[in-house]
Amino acid sequence: MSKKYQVVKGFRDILPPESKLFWLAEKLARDLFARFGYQEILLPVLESYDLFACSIGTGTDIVEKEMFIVPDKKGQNLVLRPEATASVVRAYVEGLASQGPAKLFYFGPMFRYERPQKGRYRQFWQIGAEAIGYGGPGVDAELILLLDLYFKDLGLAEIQIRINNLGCKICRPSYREALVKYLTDNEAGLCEDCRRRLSTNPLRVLDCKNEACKTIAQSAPCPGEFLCVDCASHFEGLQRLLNLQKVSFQVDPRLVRGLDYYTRTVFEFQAQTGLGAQNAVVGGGRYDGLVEEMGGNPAPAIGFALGVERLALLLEQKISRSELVAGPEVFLIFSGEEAYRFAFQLLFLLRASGLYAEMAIDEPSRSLRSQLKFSDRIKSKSALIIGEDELKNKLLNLKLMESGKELKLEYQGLKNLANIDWEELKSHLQTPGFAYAGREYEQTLVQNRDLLKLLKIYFNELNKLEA
RNA sequence: GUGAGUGUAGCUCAGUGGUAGAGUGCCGGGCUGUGGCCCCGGUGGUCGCGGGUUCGAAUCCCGUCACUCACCCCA
Repeated sequence: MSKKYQVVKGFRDILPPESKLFWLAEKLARDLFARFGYQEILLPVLESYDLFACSIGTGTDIVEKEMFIVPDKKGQNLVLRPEATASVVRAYVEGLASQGPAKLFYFGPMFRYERPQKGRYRQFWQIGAEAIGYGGPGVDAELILLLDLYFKDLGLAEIQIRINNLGCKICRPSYREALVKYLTDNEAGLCEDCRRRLSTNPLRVLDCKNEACKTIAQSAPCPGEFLCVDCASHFEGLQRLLNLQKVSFQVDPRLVRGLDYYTRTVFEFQAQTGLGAQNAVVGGGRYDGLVEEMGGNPAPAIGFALGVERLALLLEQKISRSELVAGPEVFLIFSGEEAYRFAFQLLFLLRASGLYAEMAIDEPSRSLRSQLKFSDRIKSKSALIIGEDELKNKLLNLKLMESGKELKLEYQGLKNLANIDWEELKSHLQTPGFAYAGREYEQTLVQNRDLLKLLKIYFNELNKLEA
C-alpha cells in the first residue's frame, strides 16, 4: 500500500455538507454587502512581512510568533496573511485612494501559526468589510447594522453586540498612563500573564479570564472616563444611531481589541454558546491612523472581520444535516440496455433544462431494486422508471419518493399533460372539473413546475423513438 | 510555547493480561420491474507506530507520532 497522506496540522478540508454552510455564509454576504454598497476586493494571500509588523504591531503575538513566514528566492521575507485589513489598506493606498472613499469587502483564508482548538485553525476563513475615508459615527453604525441584519438573515438572532470606544491618539495616552499606574499599584494581585501584559499590552489585562485579575479590572479606570470631546461625541453619536434602528447592543467598558491599530469605536459580536472557549464571531473597529501610517494621505477608516468557521459552528446547530443536502428532482431508473441509453440521453437534456437529475450512470446493469434504493438514499424527490414496457408503449411511470405513489400514464394521458403550458395549467386549477385537478398525483405534480418540465422533455424523447 | 484527554472495522464506539467485538455503513438474498420497516447472509482490523515486561499484551510500562480540548492569543 502506498503512503497515507494527512492534512497538515491546523489545516483542514471543509467537506460536504459542511462546505454548504460556507457557501451559504458567502452567498448571503455577497448579496447583503452589495446592497450596503460594499464592493468585493480580491487580495493576494502573500504579503511582505513588514506590512503586518507595522500595522498589527511588533509587540503582538500575531506578529511575534504566529505568522507563517515564506522566504522567497531573493531572501526577502513574505508571509501568509494573518488578517486582511492591512492588505486592504495597502491596496487602497496603492490603487484606489485617488478615487476617494471606498467601501470594500473580502472573503478568503487567513493564516496564523497557533495551537488549533475548537473554532480556531491555522488556516481560517474570514469575511470582512472595510470603509475607508469615512470618519463619522454613521458608517460605524452602518457596519454594525449590516452585521446585525446578516446574523438575523441566517437565523442567529441571539448573538450579542458589544461596543466600546478606546479613544484616539490624543486621549488614549492619558488613559493608558492612568491604567498602567493603577495596575502597577495592584501588580501583586495579578496573574503571571497579566504582569507580563502590564508592559506589553496593558489593555489586555481588562479581559483576562483569571478571577483575581477580573476583580482588579473591575475597579480599573475605563477608557470612557478619559475620552476627549471629539471621541465622546463620536461614541454618543454611534449609540444614538443604533438606538434609532432599535438594535440592541451593550456598551462594554472593558472590551478591548488586541491589534495596535484600533482607535475609537471597537465592537464584537458574541455568541453565548457553541464556540468552545471562544465567543467572538466578529471583531472590528476603527483605525483612523492606519491609512496614513501605511503611506497614504490621512483617511479615517473602520472595518470588521467575521470568522467563518465560528459562524459555521453556530449554523450547524440551527440547520439540520438533511436540510443541507438537496436531493435530485428526479432519479432516472433504467431496466435493460436500451433503457440505459435512453435514460443517458434524457439525463443530459433534463440537466441542460435546469433540473437536478441523477442516475446510476456508471452501472448499466444495476438492478432496479438497487437503483431505487440509491435514489432513496440520496433523497431524490422522484424516480422516473424506464423499462422495456415504458419505451415500447410510450408510458410514463413516475414514482414520487416521499409518498411512494406512482404516476402512471398511458401515451394519450401523458400527451395531454405534456402539451399544456404552465400558465394554462395554473388557470385550469381554478376551474371546477378540470380533468387533472382532482387527482392526487397530478395535484402534486403541478405544484412543482420542474415536474411539468420533466414531462415535456420525457414526452419529446419518447416520440423520437422508432415504433 | 504550556497542560490535560483520546487513538480498536469506512463511521460511532465497547472491550483492564488468555481466540478481535457491537451498532451503523456497504454488497447480496427473502422480494426475478419497485426504496424506506423487518429478517438472513456476506464484506470488513498492522487494536496509531516503535520498544520493553510477560508463557501470553488492544489491555501494564517507556518512548514517539497524530488528533481533540484548554491556556496564551485571536475571528
